[in-house]
Amino acid sequence: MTAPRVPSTTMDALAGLHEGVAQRLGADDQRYTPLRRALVATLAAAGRPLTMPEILATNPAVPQSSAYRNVTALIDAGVVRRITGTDDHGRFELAESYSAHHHHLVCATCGKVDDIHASPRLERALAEASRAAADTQGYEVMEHRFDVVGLCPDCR
Amino acid sequence: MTAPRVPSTTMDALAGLHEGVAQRLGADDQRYTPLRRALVATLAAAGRPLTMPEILATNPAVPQSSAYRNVTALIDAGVVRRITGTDDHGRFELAESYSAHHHHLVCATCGKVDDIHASPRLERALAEASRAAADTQGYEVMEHRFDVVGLCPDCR
DNA sequence: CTTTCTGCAAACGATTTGCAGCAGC
DNA sequence: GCTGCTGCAAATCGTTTGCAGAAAG
Repeated sequence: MTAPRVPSTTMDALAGLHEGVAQRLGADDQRYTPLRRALVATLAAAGRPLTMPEILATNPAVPQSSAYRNVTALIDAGVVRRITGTDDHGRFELAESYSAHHHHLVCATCGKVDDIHASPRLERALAEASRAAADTQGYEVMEHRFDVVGLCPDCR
Repeated sequence: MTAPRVPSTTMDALAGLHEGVAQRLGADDQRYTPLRRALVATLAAAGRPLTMPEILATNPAVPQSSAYRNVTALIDAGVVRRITGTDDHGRFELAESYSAHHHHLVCATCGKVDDIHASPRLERALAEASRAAADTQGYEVMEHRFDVVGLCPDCR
């Protein structure tokens, strides 16, 4: 038997992703159109949060308003998440249900954002600290964010 | 001798704050005008990050554009810091040189932000994790942010 | 056929800026 | 008097929305 040229894990993961997204959208009477598929694929391939200009550069034929409208639809469906870095551009990434819990490394100069993954030990400390702080001030914890701000290799 | 009615620490801290800000501005050929003084006092009194509408509500006679222009001047001087919560409103607080290192409790519904202070132990863990992540990806650490997102007492 | 999606162009809201006069050093 | 500050009104920029036709179930 011949080994496949393309890593099967990559394609399987992408197929599974699309399937899950289609299902989630369908549950909300939303269609998984080619454009939405392209947006999800773009975000999955990037592996880091993308700005709207970056998304549009990857999909040059797509009008801005359609990109915004469909990213918003994906956000409403819980597939995509919008985050804010240091600059005024919103950044978009797959929701944690479709990726994994992680944090961000943000460049103070150019605004670029990379993903980072914390150790289970740190995650436990963050969760515990979140609960303690929230309890003190009467909040109910939903999630936490840990961002490291610094200079990226290009801006150093 | 009669004890003062107003806690002296409060007034002393405010006086020291104004003095420091005046100096920092002066070093940049900037004047510490009554409006700038009012903005700094507003932020110091709030003890949590304020939106522009909140700042304007506290200083009703001040035109929006002047408030924005002067908050920007204070940011350029390193006196004020702009942060982003969950909504689209920017939020402003005194820079850490004029307050203390702290983190934020953000309401997912109304966007309100409260300050929280982490234990020295957690801070050490955050600093260490920051360095480790930054090293791996070639960044140079400048600061870190830890936000707890949840529901505030009013929105629960 | 009904509902959702698309592209376009116009609207929106937070923030910024050009300008002319006023105020501090 | 030079330089920086003010208020106003207009501009900017990311993002959202109304509309009429195309497409999917």
